[in-house]
Amino acid sequence: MTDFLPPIQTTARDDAVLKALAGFVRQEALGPGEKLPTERILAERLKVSRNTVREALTRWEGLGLVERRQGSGTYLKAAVSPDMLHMPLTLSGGNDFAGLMRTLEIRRALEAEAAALCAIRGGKAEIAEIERKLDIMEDAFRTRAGMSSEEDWEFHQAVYRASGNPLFEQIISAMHELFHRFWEHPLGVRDFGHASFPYHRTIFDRIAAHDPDGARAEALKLIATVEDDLKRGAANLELSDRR
Amino acid sequence: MTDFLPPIQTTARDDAVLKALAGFVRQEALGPGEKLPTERILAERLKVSRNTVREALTRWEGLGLVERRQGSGTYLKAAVSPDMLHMPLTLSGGNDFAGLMRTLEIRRALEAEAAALCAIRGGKAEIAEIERKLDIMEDAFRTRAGMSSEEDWEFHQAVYRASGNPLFEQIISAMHELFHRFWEHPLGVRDFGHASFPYHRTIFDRIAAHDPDGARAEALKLIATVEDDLKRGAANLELSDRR
DNA sequence: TGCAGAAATTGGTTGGACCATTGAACCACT
DNA sequence: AGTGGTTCAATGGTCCAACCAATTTCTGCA
Repeated sequence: MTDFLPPIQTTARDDAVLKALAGFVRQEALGPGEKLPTERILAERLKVSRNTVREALTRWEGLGLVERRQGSGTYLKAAVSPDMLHMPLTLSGGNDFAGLMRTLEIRRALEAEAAALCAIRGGKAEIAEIERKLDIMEDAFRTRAGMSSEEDWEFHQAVYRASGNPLFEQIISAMHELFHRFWEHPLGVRDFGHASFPYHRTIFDRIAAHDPDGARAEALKLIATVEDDLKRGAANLELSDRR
Repeated sequence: MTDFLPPIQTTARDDAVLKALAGFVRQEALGPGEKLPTERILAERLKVSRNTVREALTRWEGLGLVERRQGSGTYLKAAVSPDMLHMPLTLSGGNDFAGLMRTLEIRRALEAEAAALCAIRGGKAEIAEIERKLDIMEDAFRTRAGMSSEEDWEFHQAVYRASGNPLFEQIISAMHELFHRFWEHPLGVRDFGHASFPYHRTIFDRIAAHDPDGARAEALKLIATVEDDLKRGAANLELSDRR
């Protein structure tokens, strides 16, 4: 039988709006951070109601593609192309300690693989960039006598980028946001991340030596120290926590 | 200096609507497939405009939490709890060969880690369940003289479940959907997955022996064979493909 | 009883209005 | 020159009331 008779579209205005807008972004070669037309202009140009435009933009906002600032405008937050795949993950129960440990297990998996890929595919330029971030991080560590989560994060991002697979950065960045939202402040550990410090250089060494298995192993060790720190912090918290 | 002054929130109506709705779903113990109140009723009860309700529902729809059917109603599509974490991923250019290989690299990372965790934490019952799926799969393989993606997938899901971390199943399931949407039919490889067959049992053996590193290694081998198959299929396709 | 058509229900769209925030231009004062 | 306050237009956020389109339910006839 004719297996493929696509259902006719009598109403899918907002979807059409998104398609048109994706085309527009492509046409104008808009990149992240740039401002796109106001809702009123879009509504007028596309011959749809402003509400419909808003529904479409709400979708994109929910997908993290776009950011709306009242009184200012709507801005592109990520590259957008007509052939995107959306993979909305909703993770239930992530705001307690167990949830954090679960996300960390995901991160361990991705971190190890990214480091390994990096050792395989990393070119001279990428490796140099990683080393630069590493130097900055070690410098900050020495001057401030403590882990700096900002520089630390920069280092890891450089590794993800050098892996040649943008998905690593996308997924871990999303998790990183969640991580911070719940755990940046309440955690009572003072020297958080202190133990993980030396492994950054060992990871880099294995990557620079193009030794994927070694890089994978070192990355696993690094995450293990973070898990330990976290467990210690949770234990500290137990002593004073109510409820 | 005061390093942390979080921006205050003056307006967040639609977000408040979602929170209220999540609470309602919890209160009424609504599960997937059940119908939730009409937009008009929600607007009236929550004392907000129907437009605001619609924006909120549009968000949930985009996240795949809810399905709207015109003339019928709005239905829950997945379990929803007030403490969910949303992690929308948009993979640009995922419908070509390179995109598929990228998702496979993510899967390799998660598959290996899940197998390792499974070897550490898997109890008797979980391991028995995995073995059951493995037997079913091997049986299907013998009778049909070829890989059955359905039974294969069941086996892997059992491993993810036994890992003790639901995130593995959630993430890989989402990717699995994408995988199928684009590659189920067009791929011309006949014996797809044939080479990966023996590794299913070796993975299981390492898990049953509670050998995390061994399980990780076997899982890596399995994905490697899939990658090879895929590359071969892509090469075949090249011969007849235009554009 | 069975079923076709009417009526009610529900999400989708429209247009118009007003509010809250932002940012730029302008101005007064130091 | 620069600091701070005011005004004002632009922009996203919310609201309302009505109508459209798809679906479900009801009703009355055969």
